[in-house]
Amino acid sequence: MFALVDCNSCYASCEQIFRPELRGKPVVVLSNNDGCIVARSKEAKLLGIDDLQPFFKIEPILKQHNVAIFSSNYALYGDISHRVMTTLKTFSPEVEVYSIDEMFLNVAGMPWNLKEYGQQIKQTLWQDIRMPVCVGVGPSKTLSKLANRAAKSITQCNGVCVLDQPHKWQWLQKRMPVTQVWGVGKRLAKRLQRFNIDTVYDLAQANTKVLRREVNVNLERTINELNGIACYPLEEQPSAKKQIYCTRSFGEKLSELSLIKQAVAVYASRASQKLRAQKSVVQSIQVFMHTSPHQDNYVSRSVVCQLPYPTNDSREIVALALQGVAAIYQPGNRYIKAGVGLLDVCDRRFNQFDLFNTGQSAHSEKLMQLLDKTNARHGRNAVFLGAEGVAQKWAMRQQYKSPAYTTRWGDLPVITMR
DNA sequence: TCTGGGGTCCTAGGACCC
DNA sequence: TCTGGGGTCCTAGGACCC
Repeated sequence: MFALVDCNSCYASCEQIFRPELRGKPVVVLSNNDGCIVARSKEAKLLGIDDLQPFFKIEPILKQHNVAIFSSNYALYGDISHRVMTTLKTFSPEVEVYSIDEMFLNVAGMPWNLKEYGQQIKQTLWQDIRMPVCVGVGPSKTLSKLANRAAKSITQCNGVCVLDQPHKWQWLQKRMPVTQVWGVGKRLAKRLQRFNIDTVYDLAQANTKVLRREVNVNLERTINELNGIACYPLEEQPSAKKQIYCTRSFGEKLSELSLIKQAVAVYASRASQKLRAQKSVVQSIQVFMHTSPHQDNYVSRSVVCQLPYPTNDSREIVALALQGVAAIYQPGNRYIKAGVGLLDVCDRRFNQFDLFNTGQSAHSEKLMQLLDKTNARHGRNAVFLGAEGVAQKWAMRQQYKSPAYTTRWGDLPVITMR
């Protein structure tokens, strides 16, 4: 049996931890660059504010209803997430951190009543961290995801839903549209309509062989999972990424090559850092940039560049990314976004040398280790490449950012005793 | 003044080569 | 009735997730 624990309106709840006066009030959190709504408290949802709406379009409505607005504060959310995950690990020896606000727990063979166990998890996280969560339990990951949705939307569940019998999950499946299934998006749902599949139940009862042939093997697995047959195992160790991207919108539109280069240097550097964190090397990278797709004369270009040998050295990756930028840059355009992708990522241990290239030097390996160690100890940007620039005029907008309450000495909350 | 996220993986289609 | 290949690389864009 799997339990999926999912934080309710995660980012909004994080903000409410240090602003308790905002509990029970409408709160929204914006994406990077204050672009879209990415988290809404229950009260904000009730005002009819949709997920991923552009902020500037609904700003007047938010102000009118006195909604508390926050820019994304990932230092805070990352730290709170870490606390939640640490607490959850005490509830099961086998867990998978699925996203910043979700964790799968293996609860097979637990001697306790699973409904009560779920309530205990929920209460502990509220008492220790003030994070509200919902718990879904089922014999497969897909069913535990479905159970979690029920726990969130059906009041009688009181935040915990256990699907341990076929009649229970079938009852739910008949009442849910197929888009509620993990891995089925808008597009696939439309394709499934051709097979007369509208509800989750229709999909669960569909012919696996036909859909495997018509769609793919993952859909066959999903169907089995919906019938209580686990096909996706718990992944305690996250598998290494095959591609690593770092992309950002700029705070303002950029035309000047030197500024775009600075931004791309930062993205390439950050991607390299992620690459080293998973102990991999890369031999080809992609650089892209584009203007606003919401305006006329949309321009988007990308290029793939090869490194001479597999490496994880920020200096080489950044230098190549900058060549890429120069190759696709066209003067006169006002770019809104750029990004760097590391494409053929592979394990450092399988790094192959050839006759003419000795590969990354031991000196370079050592320097990168030192760089990562220093930044881990003294903050992410304690040491960085000169190409990344200091002024960062293109940095994203974050007009409504809360303090880094838990990760910066100067931002520690102060409690006043009366 | 002007505003529209980010990450990963996959696929379609075209260019080019043999 | 009508029939002309297959592989690789590159780029753009889509699908799905959070």
